[in-house]
Amino acid sequence: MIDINLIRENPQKVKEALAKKLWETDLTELLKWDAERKEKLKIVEAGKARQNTLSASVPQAKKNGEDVTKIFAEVKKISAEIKQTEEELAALETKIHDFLAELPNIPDDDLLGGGKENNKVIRVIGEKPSFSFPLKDHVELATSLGLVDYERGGKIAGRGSWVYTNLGARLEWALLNYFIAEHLADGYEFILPPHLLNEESGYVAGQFPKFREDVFWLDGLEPKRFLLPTAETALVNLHRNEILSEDDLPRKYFAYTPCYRREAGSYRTEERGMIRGYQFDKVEMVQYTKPEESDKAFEELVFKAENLVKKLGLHYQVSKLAAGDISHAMARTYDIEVYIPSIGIYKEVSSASNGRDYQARRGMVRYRDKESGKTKFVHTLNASGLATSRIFPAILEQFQQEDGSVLVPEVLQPFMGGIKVLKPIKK
RNA sequence: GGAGAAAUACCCAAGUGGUUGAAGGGGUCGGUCUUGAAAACCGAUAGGUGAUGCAAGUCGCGCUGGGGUUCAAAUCCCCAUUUCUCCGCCA
Repeated sequence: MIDINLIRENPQKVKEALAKKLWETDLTELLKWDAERKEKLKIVEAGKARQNTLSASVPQAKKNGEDVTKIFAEVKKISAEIKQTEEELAALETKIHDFLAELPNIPDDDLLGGGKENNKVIRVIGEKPSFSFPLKDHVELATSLGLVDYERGGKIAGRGSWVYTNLGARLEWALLNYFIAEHLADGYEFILPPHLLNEESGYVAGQFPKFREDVFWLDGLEPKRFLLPTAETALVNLHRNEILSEDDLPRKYFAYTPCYRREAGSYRTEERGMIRGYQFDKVEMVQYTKPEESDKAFEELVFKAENLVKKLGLHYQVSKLAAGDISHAMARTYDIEVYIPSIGIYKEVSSASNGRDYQARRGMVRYRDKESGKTKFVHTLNASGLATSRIFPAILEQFQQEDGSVLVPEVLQPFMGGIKVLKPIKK
């Protein structure tokens, strides 16, 4: 939610900022409603004030034995007079709210406008691996090593699903354990949230109302719930409608959940295997900070996410996203993208974003500023740390050997009972 | 899933139609006492948000949320949500 005061003060600037996000909007209607709202509000409040004063005089009048029916009539009259204005006011407020609820976050000033094509790689770490033998892609490797069963995934669930088997399941779990161990070491609090969330949570995170159809809704439960598309949705709602104490900030959380997404339908050849599915595993970090500290927190999250990839020994790059490519609720995003040799491109494994006060406004997540005693909105930030569904293929492909085996990254070995090499299974 | 009960300020809690922004206690803050602290005692403090104003202030909304009854609602009615208890079912 954008602060309506920003729009009141400088609608043109807001309009231009949103345009960078490829969001064309006309704010003149909104400002008109807003002005009308204020007029009607004054009328209604003045009426209520008179009603209240009159009503409050009743007990005293009764005590004095005065005739009270005149007061009753008068209050009733005022009430009838403001009734219509009250209804118009409510209608305006709904319109204003609904309009604001759909607007995306304002991107940071330093971002380029436009979409993906304007993303900038800001650093590349490691070398592109080169191979002196014919490359296998991750689907072939995962199958020959007995790590993933795509056929049976299709059989028991349908397209866009797979089954981790045997050492594949262990590799997946080792990744998650490695992530968890790192976050714990950094003092983040481990959260295991519910996967089925209510409508309000989706609204606060900024997914709704605009992208209500992008998540899976469940039947048979009232009110309806949806499967979380990322643990961020749960984590940024933890302190909804709360006023935190300044000493509580920053709050640093991480959660492991599967993520459920509908996008899997949009298959492309380069997205076969587990690059894009209906469900994938992800560890997500979320921070709540004071506004002046969110830039620092953002750097920390990028560093942490990046470090996880680096320690695995994978070749990757970091991109600063253009305004139009960052998600609806976010003001700034850096992607960490790991190299997938078989398709020769870099795929996102982590998206680190600063949402500033956009989600906090929606969820009324505030803190009390010690100095002024006033409440202020927190900033919320999130970063994957990490999603396994691209790391897993990257490990298989980048660390494959001529004999068809795959080297297990050193940092994962302790979580895999010391297994150093994944070897092809005999048929 | 069935049956009941409850939801009041930072916490506990009183309050069943009329000066209730809401008793009392705890807490917090300040003070007295004390070498210091504790205890005791004294005093202060009641959230949030909107309108208006340079400000002090004034006014609106607020007792889980939404609707209703009434001249007037924390109090009565309806709906929802959450929590608790009992029964059923179950990893």
